[in-house]
Amino acid sequence: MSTRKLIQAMTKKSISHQEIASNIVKGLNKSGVKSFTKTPALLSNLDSHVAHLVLLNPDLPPQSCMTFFNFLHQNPSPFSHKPDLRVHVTLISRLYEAQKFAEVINVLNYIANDDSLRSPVENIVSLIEDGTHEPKFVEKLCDMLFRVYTDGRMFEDAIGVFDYMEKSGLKIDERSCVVFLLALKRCDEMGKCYGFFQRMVEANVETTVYSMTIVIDGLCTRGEVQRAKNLMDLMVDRGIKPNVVTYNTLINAYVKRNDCVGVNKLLRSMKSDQLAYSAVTYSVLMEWNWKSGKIGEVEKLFDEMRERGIEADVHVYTSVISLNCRVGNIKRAFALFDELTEKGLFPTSHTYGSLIDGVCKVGQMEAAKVLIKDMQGQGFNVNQVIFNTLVNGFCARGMIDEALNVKAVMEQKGFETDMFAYNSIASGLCKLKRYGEAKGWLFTMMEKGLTPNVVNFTTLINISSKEGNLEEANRLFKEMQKKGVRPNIVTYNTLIAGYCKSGKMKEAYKLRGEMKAMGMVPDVYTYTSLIHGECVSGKSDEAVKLFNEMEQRGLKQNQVTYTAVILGLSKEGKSDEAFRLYDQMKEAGLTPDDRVYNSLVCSLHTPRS
DNA sequence: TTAGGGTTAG
Repeated sequence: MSTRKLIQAMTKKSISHQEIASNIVKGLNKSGVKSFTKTPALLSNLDSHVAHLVLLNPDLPPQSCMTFFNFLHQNPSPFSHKPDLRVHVTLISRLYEAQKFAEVINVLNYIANDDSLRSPVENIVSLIEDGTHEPKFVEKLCDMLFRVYTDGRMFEDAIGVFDYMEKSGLKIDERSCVVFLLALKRCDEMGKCYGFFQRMVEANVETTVYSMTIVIDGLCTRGEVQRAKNLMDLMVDRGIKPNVVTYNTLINAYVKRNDCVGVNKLLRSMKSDQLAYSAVTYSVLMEWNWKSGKIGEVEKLFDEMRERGIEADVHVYTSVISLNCRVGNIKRAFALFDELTEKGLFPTSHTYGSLIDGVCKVGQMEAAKVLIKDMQGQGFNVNQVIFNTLVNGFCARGMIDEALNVKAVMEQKGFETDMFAYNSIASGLCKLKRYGEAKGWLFTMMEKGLTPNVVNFTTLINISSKEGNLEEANRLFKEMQKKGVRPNIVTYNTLIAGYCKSGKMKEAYKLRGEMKAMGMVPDVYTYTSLIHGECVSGKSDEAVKLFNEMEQRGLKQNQVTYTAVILGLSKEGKSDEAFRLYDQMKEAGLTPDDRVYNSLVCSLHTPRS
């Protein structure tokens, strides 16, 4: 048919949809979408039904189907209707047959993101032409749609697909469920994440340890460690065994909570499951030993790991570097840094971050600058964490102006000042007894729309109690809980310290009871504050009782603890006991300061009270 | 091909 005749035929609308479609196909096969510019009349009868027939025509290759579809999307003006759902489904069928799965996903994205197209999966499936596909087509299509909704964070729609698949007896791929669980976890939707995992199990999805570990990790991150452990036990009964990753996740959670019993139980269980430690297990255990004050054990574990043939990766090196920095062993930290580069490993921004923090903590701000130069030379930009580390480094040494300079540079680089920086500035000012300014910075933070977290509240409580305003401290403590911010052990210790300093022991003990009821175990700080409080109140015998209680609980007294109790005993003329503890203090490798010596001397001519 | 460990504030 000549073009002229064709135009005549089409304008007369005397030919069928099928004929129009096949003419379009011919045009497309001859000169692609250019055929529409060459012969605009081809467009005049093109509606969704014709488009559907075009796409269904086997003479049009799948790639041309896609080109045609894209043309329809990009040039909506010539049509009265935009491509409807059936056009999309038809195209998907053609693309699927040709195994062009990435293109299928693209088309599904069009459907998912267009309010006029998005429909229950039943409707989509009902539009598939019967008998033209392999049996797995619907299953695979649902799976892809499930993933598209997941990637677009359209969780309810994704669940809709899951429901349909379960109802229709379609096999659900665990890997897609894993992606869904991860997406929920990343969006902090742990309630839904846990619920979905339960549904997976009920729907008999072939659940593996992967899915279980994702949920366990999510629960741990949200602080629901017991629930995480219960889930693990429950799944063991159902035949899903935890692996080393599951154990690492849970052990890490117990380490973070200082739960000695929990850690040891899991280590025993890991042993009876005959699971060998991985590099991650060693990292977690090193942190655990450091927290328990066993610094020597850290390097022992590091050696043991390598003796067992487990290569130390950059994460392990960063851990050991960080732990050494935290005890002020900068020399060792730098030696490890050299070792890792000699091994051909590349330091990360975290490695630099821990070293920079280490040198800041010992006041070597110049060394920090050198490290930053080096880091930049390695192609790392100074990130927010590093900026915050510097701000904190200066604040901790009372160099507020220098800290504010860093803050200005940070903002110039496009970083917003965050809660870390605000808190560092506030606590730096608090140490300088500039309480009003300290509070002012935290108020500014809130005015900027940042929601104060547990650390910010704790800092505010600390400032108030340093000012001697315990009512305000207590008010803040109540306010934070009202706002859903859960106090942690540091918050309790801060408030307890405040009460103890002003001799309000009844309130202090009440808080200790409260924190215990919340499942927190009083630590060295809690006891030291209480000991100090009893001494201030002239009850050194009570202080000694607490001191002994620490030993029973496996808590190691530090320099501050000894100083408090020795000063308290001396003040009451109990010089024998004071001297005994002084000896004990030196045996523990701690250095008594001038206040201790002076008080001991005074104790000799103070009558026993 | 999907899960775990490493840097900052009280």
